[in-house]
Amino acid sequence: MGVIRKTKAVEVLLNEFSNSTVAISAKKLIEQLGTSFNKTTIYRVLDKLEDDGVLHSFLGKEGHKWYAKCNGCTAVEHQDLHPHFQCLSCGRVDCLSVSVALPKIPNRKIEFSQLLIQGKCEECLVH
Amino acid sequence: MGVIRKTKAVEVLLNEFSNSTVAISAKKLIEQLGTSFNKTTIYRVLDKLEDDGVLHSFLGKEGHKWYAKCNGCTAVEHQDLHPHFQCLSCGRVDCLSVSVALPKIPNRKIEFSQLLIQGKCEECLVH
DNA sequence: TTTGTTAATGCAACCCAGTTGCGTTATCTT
DNA sequence: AAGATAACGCAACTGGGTTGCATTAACAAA
Repeated sequence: MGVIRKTKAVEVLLNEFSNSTVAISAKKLIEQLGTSFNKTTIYRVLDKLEDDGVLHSFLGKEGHKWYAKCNGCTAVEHQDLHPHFQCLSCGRVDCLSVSVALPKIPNRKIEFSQLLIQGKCEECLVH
Repeated sequence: MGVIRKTKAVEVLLNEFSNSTVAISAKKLIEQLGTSFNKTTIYRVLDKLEDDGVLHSFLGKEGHKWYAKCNGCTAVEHQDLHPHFQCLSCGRVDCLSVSVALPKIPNRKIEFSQLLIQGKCEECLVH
């Protein structure tokens, strides 16, 4: 697959993730851009950007899909094994650039892992 | 809340989790017990058993709800911070009785965390 | 710069895990 | 045995996400 054509939807969506490690839920993107683009289009563009290694996705605490910009991923392999932090006060989710020490598990082969940490972000701790 | 009456649905569901750390998805429970009990009942009983500290829940890779028996939890506080392992071949999910070393995150207060590890279980590695 | 190909889009209908409202049934209390 | 009410079944609903298909627009070739 992969993104082939530089369409307006691709451009606008890429712009949403322009320069931060903040994650955005598909739901929110549809709320924000739903008047300009059909939700089907948004879902499909996100899918493709993930296939291309431009974005990575994970599930928030409600099981809804979140996306964030990749760091060093390719279309062939996703390397975003970093944990994600979801603030329970403001809802903000971002990528943590730390590696997780997975526990040793005998007799099993680990292929993927996802760690979601929840709590209060710096902003919400202060106020 | 909490489970107050010992009904047949409660009895049967508790029996499903009787003596193992294997997790079962709500979906599968409905498939198995749906002829005997309404799905609404199953969802509600699971909810209450979780409130009571008898079961704990987490989300599988598709964002669907899984339940497993608690170990040392109370109605007041859930202590099941252990990771869960989901086999990508056979679908089996179980609780890992190891503690996870969370990464140090400055300026944030950690309240919850969930770690889902995916791969191949022992059974599926052999065959 | 026009033309042809086909990827991308919009729309409507759909899927399905989980929820809600409400009238009925069954458990527990007195 | 009788009354209170928790638990249940049913049907309708919710909402994130998907699918099929006809239309539109991006790109390549001429």
